Amino acid sequence: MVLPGGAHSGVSQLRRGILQFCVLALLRDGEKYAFELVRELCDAHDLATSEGTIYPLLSRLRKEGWVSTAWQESETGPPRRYYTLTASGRTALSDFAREWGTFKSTVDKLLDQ
Amino acid sequence: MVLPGGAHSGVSQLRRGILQFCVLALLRDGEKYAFELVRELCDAHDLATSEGTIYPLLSRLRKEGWVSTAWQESETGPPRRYYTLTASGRTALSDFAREWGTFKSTVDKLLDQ
DNA sequence: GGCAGGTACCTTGTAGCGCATGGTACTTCC
DNA sequence: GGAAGTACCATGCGCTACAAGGTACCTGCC
Repeated sequence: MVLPGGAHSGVSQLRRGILQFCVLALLRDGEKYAFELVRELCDAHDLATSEGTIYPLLSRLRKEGWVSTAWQESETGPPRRYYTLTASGRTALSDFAREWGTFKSTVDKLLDQ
Repeated sequence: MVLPGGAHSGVSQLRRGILQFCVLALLRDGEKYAFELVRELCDAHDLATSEGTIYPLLSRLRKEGWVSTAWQESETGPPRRYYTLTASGRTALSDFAREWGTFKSTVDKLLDQ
């Protein structure tokens, strides 16, 4: 999938450390598989992402114990690995939401004044 | 200078691509030198930074042409290299402020809902 | 049958940036 | 003259987003 913005544009750097929590947020409402997550992140403009980003990211989330996975057959293609938010993943998400809030206001204060 | 949070904590990743524009923002009101910038960023909580971060960062800003520099003698210590925001630096800063606004609202939409 | 295209998974290598660490040099104070 | 503070800088590492490429399954078309 070809994306606008280039490899290491400014926006790309912004995603660092945030993208994983956006994925966790998308998983709050139920299990999803990787391809589906890529599409949803592309729909949410400014978060357009490729598979090369998502798969390693999901692998890290699994290692952290923030998601659990289960294979399911698909009627329209190859089998899918579905990701589900765990309890500790939910905690990590709400912890990050707090951090994000304070960080955001710090940056806003600097930029806006 | 020893900082809390560790080398590669979550907050550290958040700063990526943002820190340089916070520095530009600090330079809006007049020239400053590196050590001064470190102190001001430390005062602004959540942006505590060390010299090992600032000096390469300022070097990049200079290469981009976003800041210009001039040496000035100090009466209380070694000479200081003062950094001044250029016209293109000012443009880059306001461009980023727009990007930051849309990015912020995108993330907020995902996290808050 | 065979081939193109879509779906879905994954790996490998690269690059950038923040950070830890360490080094140099000047000044002040004890 | 030694310690502490100020001020500069360089080197090496680790994390993460991305590009590029690879495998396998299914459908539809010729």
